[in-house]
Amino acid sequence: MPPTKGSAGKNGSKDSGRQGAGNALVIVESPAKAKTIAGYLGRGYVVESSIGHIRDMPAKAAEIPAKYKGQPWARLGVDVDGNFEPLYVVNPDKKSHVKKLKELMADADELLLATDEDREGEAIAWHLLEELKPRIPVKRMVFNEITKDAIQRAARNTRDLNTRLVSAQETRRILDRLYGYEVSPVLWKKVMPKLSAGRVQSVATRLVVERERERMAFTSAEYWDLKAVFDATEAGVPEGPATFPATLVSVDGKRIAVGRDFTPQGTLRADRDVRQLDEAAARGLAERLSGTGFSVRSVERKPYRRSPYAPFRTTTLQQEASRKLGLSAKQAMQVAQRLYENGYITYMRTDSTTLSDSAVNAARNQVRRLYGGDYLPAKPRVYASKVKNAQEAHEAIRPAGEEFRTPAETGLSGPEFRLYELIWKRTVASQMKDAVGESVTVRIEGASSGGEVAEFSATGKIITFHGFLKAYVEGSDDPAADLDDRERRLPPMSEGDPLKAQALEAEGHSTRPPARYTEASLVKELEEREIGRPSTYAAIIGTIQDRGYVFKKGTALVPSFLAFAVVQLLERHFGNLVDYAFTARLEDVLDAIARGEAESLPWLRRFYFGGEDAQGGHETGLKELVGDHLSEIDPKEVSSLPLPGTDIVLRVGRYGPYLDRDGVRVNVPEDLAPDELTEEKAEELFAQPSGDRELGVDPETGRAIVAKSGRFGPYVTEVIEDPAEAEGEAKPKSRAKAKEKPRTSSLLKSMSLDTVTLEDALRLLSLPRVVGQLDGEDVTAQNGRYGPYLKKGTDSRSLETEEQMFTVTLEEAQAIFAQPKQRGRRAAAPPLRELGKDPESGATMVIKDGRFGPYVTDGEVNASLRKGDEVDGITDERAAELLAERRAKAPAKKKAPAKKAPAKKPAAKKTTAAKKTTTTTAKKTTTRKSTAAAKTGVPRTSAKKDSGAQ
DNA sequence: CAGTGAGCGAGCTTCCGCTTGACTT
Repeated sequence: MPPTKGSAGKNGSKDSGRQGAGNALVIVESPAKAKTIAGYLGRGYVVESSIGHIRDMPAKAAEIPAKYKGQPWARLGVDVDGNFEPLYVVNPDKKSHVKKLKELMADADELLLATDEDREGEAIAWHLLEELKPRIPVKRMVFNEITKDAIQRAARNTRDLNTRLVSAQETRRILDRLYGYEVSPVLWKKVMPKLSAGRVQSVATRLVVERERERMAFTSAEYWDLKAVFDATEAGVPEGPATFPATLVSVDGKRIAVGRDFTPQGTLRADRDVRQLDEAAARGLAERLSGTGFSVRSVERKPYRRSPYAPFRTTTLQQEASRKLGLSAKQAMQVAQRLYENGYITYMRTDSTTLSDSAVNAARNQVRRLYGGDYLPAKPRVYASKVKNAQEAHEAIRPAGEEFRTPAETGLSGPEFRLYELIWKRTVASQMKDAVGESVTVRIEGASSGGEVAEFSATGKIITFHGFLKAYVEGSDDPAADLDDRERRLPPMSEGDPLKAQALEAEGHSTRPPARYTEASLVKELEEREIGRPSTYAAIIGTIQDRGYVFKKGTALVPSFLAFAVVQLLERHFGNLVDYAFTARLEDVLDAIARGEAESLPWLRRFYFGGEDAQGGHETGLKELVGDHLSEIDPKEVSSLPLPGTDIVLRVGRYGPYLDRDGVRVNVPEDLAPDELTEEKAEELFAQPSGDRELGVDPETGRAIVAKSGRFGPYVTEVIEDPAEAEGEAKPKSRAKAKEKPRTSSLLKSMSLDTVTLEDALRLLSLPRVVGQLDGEDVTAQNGRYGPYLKKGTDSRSLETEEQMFTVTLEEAQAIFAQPKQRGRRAAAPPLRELGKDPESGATMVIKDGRFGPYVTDGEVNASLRKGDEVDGITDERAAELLAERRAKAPAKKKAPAKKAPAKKPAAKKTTAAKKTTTTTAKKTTTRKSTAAAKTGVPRTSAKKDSGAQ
């Protein structure tokens, strides 16, 4: 069933398909769309979907085909040493679907690529062509409207594939890959593993960080004015309210300062000729005005007219769903997806506000029926796209069908009903008449007892014809703002009318820092800056939260300190890449490529390898920035955020943010909003007890014993009085004593932080225990990183139990040391499973459990089980396959460097100079390899420039 | 960000855009 109403082709005999016996296979992007279109095309057509893109560059190592694994650029999936040719693989989750498409094609005598008519859609069509390799005629079918007529017309009027548009898409894709996969590893090295950078997410994060910086730099200013309530009865009011509120606007002709007259630093803007009232001045004036008579000085009337809002596109839908329904961007899209799939609305990922002719008719019919002809403009309204880089592959988001169902008629409920209602109202309202009314500004004057002339102002708005506002009123992000349909009535007044002040009060205000972004307002900002696409807005919000760059506090998006560090690094070292105009410039290039006025390759080369700048100098390319220039990025510096006016530095460490003052460190709660980290707050953090549990006092030393939770788990330690603090009471004694290190010890496995006792702690702190002497050396028992062990000089042996640390005797110790060192406890563990013989080595394969999870080994080669592999389910074949892959991946990992080493001086390991040497060596090797690869001309994708005529 | 002695499988993380199920809990 097609999801649209009134569309079924009962009498559509004329459409009964194509001539000839065979079928045409039509491929669109979305399954829901395929269903609809199948209904319109009828017999002779088989309509299937690609479900979006079907292939892409490999996302991770496991997706790289074996033959490319050795390539130096395989990690990127783009042959940067050659012609920036991307390596495409079918997405793992699309393999079966591509197979299905191939099977369908086998029964077809024609292929119609009916993907969306935009950059991505054109690329999907090209990828389909490349992957399906059809031997039947191929045509490109495009349409902007999903109606029976439009679809049938589109099927008859096909065109060829636009390879220039494909090239523009590919350029975009390659750039995003290079940016993401080259810059992210810089963050892993300099800040923290698993972080990410990208053209879109990094700018989104930067926006949130910059807003927070503004908030942090903000100083509030206080200003006062007067609020009056005037009584108009003396003026002989025949109708309307008798009283109305007004605000003081000037004194003796000089305007009173309001919020917008102040700078973010809390000072008056220099160019403003205004008077700032403080509390005393305001109160004094109020007093001097009490009892005085006022009169109307002027009445200014202006016509008011408001046009309806454009129909929804993705961003505006997300904003309104957030304001009115409290949905997150993701939730809004999920609900919309369900409405779309069930045929209630048109496609929800769009940047277009255009309505099809049939939709305009449907909306107008509904206006006439529900509101009457008075509300219907003579001509349909047309909404031009406000979005600059709109690709217009879809319509606006609107009720589906050629007749709209009213919300009640849908039978929907819950969020689906409410979202549909929103979309329906907005669409209908978009075809209604303007709202018309009148706005009035009244100025009121009075003289104070001190001779000052005070002027008040009151505004009113009346709507004489509500027009579209009757159907739909847009929400506002600012809860204090007046909505469009809000009326404010004033009594009718004319110049010279006497008024009495019923109340007169001084009112204090303070300027406020710019509000944080919400999901919806950030998405709006991104759209205005042409960053991101409708299909990704909700995902962007998800990504920056998942990475820990941003967290939500209510609806506000708050940047983490981590985000500050990452943005700081990017701004200082990759300034161009986080420039807000970067995407806009990219779009210009892509448009030029699509028009055939620019070429992709030179542009990518320049981006990656750099080039000559306007002054004939060298413009640094991305490769150098992440390579040779990498050492210029000081991890400590980029992760440091000095607290202004103090010697405190906030640092972002691997384990979260902490404060550092001359080496004294204290953790900062992860969810502390950066703008709340004032000097005061920092002092509080330094002063606060760190959540330690005091167990008591060591009777021998008199020191307090505390249990703490640390980086390696719970432990106990003793508190050594800081001599500096002790100075106050005791005399400055001999300070010669070097800083004494407190004894520490991890808790045993049987203990917990909550229950550990002083006795336990003292026993732990008695470690290491001297067991006795052997061979003239002390034998000690202690707890270490790998558990309890015995130590004798430089020799050591693990103990079996923690208890043995306290009980082991010298005789037992001697026996333990007599044994050879265990070759690793792991290795001693029996294999989890035993398999057959590996066909290649002939050795028995076993599955073992290692530090990194289960792995299969033949004694020589070890290969981790992949996601999806289960220990019990592994067959001999699978195990052999894993081993073979492992062998192929790293040929002679130890031999290779060993061979190269003699060529270069085997320098000391620790110095940075030595490090550089090795890097250079490695680089030379890769360069050599890649040249060889380029020469042999490894075939990648088929010659795409030839595919698709044009 | 508490400090510590072996000998061992390291390998992966990450981008943006286009689309939905198929999984598991």
